Amino acid sequence: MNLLASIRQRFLPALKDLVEDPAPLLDLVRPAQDARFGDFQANFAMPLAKQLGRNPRELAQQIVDSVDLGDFCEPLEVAGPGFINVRISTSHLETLLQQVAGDDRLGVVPVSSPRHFVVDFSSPNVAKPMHVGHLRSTVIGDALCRTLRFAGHKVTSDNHIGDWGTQFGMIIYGFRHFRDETSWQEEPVTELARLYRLVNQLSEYHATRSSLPELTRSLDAARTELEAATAEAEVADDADRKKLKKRVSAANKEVASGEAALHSAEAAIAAVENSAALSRQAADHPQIARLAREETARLHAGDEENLRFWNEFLPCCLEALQRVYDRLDVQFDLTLGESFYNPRLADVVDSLAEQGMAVLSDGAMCVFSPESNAPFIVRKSDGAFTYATTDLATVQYRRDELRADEVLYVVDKRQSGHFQQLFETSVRWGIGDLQFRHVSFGTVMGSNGRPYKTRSGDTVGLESLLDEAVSRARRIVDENDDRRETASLTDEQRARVAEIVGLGGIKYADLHHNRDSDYIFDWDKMLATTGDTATYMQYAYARVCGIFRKLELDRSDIDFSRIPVLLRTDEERRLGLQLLSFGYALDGVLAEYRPHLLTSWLFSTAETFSQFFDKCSVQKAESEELQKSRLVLCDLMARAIRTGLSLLGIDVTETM
RNA sequence: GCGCCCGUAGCUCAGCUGGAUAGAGCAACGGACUUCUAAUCCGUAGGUCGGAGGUUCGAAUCCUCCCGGGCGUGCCA
Repeated sequence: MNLLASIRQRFLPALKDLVEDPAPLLDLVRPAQDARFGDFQANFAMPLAKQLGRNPRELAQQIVDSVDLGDFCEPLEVAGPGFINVRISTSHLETLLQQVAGDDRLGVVPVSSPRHFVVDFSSPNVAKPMHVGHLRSTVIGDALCRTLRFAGHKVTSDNHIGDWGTQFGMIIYGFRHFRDETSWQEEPVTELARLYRLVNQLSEYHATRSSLPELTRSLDAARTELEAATAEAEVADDADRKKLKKRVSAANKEVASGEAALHSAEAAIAAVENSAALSRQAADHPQIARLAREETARLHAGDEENLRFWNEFLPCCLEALQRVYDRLDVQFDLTLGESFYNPRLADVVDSLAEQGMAVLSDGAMCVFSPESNAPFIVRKSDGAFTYATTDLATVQYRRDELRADEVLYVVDKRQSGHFQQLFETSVRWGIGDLQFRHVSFGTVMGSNGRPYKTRSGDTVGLESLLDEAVSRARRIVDENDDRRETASLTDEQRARVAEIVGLGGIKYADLHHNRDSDYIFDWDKMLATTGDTATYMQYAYARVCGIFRKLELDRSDIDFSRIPVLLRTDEERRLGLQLLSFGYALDGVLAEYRPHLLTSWLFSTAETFSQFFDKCSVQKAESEELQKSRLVLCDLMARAIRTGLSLLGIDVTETM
């Protein structure tokens, strides 16, 4: 049992006498927010006093008098309006540290009732190269899988790839008409990506051209409205002014977005028309969008040739994805894409129709929710199924075949509406006890506050992103090592460190934000040699390894559990206390699936260690006992960082 | 129109079901390397928590309104 849990346990009897359900009150026992308040603080006396109509300080004192914590705490103190401050006795901390010494789990015990989680993450469209947008889902999803497993749950990671959608029709169309045979033989994935982009560009070109008049018209309308609203606002009296001000600002926005839309449309058209080759292709394929959709439809209908193409394309696409996952060290237990569920979709719609949940509306089969008026479309008017249908089939499969208790969807927060409909429909459909959770996250932004793009406006490919992270890290590794009196790393070691630091930096930058917020992608920040970055933890790890190297000790040869721990200085005590809090950092992560609580624990741990490193020499410890004790702390610290980072999918290195 | 989200230090962000004097990192300024890796540590400075009300012993946190921004919203996924 961890320290916090045992303190709560001791408060339980006193609270039980006062209220029926002491659990919410016990949650108010927390690590102290300030060292002056001790190590832990109990905040329950105030709300409880209100509930009982009593004086909070007196109540706190009464509880303090009846609680038995003497064997491991200093005397409890009542402070302020009724806070109870708890300071663990140093000798108890020493005992606890000795108990967890040498333990990779730092005393964290697996959950008593494991659940089976299916974690749905990454989920790229296989026909397109992965881009920066897939990074968050992949990194957060992987971190959650690792953390859930560590906690003792059963986890099935599932990559729900898009391998059956519209984009395959586009590739098939491109393959038929625009294939470059040499490049297809030599670089199939690159060629498929090129075909996808080409067909997409030509389709967009035609669509944009035909939408141009409408864009111009609505921009004109917006400008007219802006003029009208502005004119009216000038002569309005106070009562109307506010309303009109709103109208003006809305009209302003409308004009701005109209102008932006027009400009980007013109740019898209120019991009094609400025190229002789593209213009010719566009002219030769005026119906390209429709024809590409028909290729998709033929594929779904079982057309032999299209299926053959699909079977030919898919392995190369998957191979390309696998390269990225291998490099990121992300593993999936299952990769069940849309195509896997295809045979089940018709039954899903039938079942919904039988239950009277799905009805025909404007030719489409829709599930209407009693609460919202937005339909959940499970079959389009052209007969094709949608991702709503696939997701419902997936829910059914995960319950019936995988026997999941809970499904986590690590998906962009912009899809929250879809998931709300999915979960609600599933419940009404009769999915039973299966729990759902949309683990949503914000958009990756560029420094301009817009979604992260290359200078030319393309999405950024994930592989080139990883390459850049590593090459930037390499420059930093070189600089640091060259600055030393004698460089300590070989060329090979530098390359390895750069890989670990570069990929760690990119992952950590993502994970250390609260996942809900959008975050600004910034190379300099994520690879900074100072501050709250993966590098800081990795460096702390390398330094602790350096201590053992210096003393010519092999950590694996030492039985740390037999060495008495002595916490003589503030730095040692703080480090010890910090190391004992790993468990509640993990509880925090899993309470709402927020990995940033683990990054912040790791940062505190590394920081506390750095202070210890600064003040408490191991090599020059005052006595042999003290040196051994410090080695225990060092070993625990190394395990803490290595284990904690590993739960985030981040590696460490012994030298850097 | 309807729905969801956001606004905290110059910048990037934490702040858990309301708790003590609102915290980090970066940037700025000043210190610390004959000493286990200075990719470090110590210190200083920096805030009307978008605004106004309300709920109460106590509000960045809960409620209402206002201002500003984002996203989603019937046949893309």
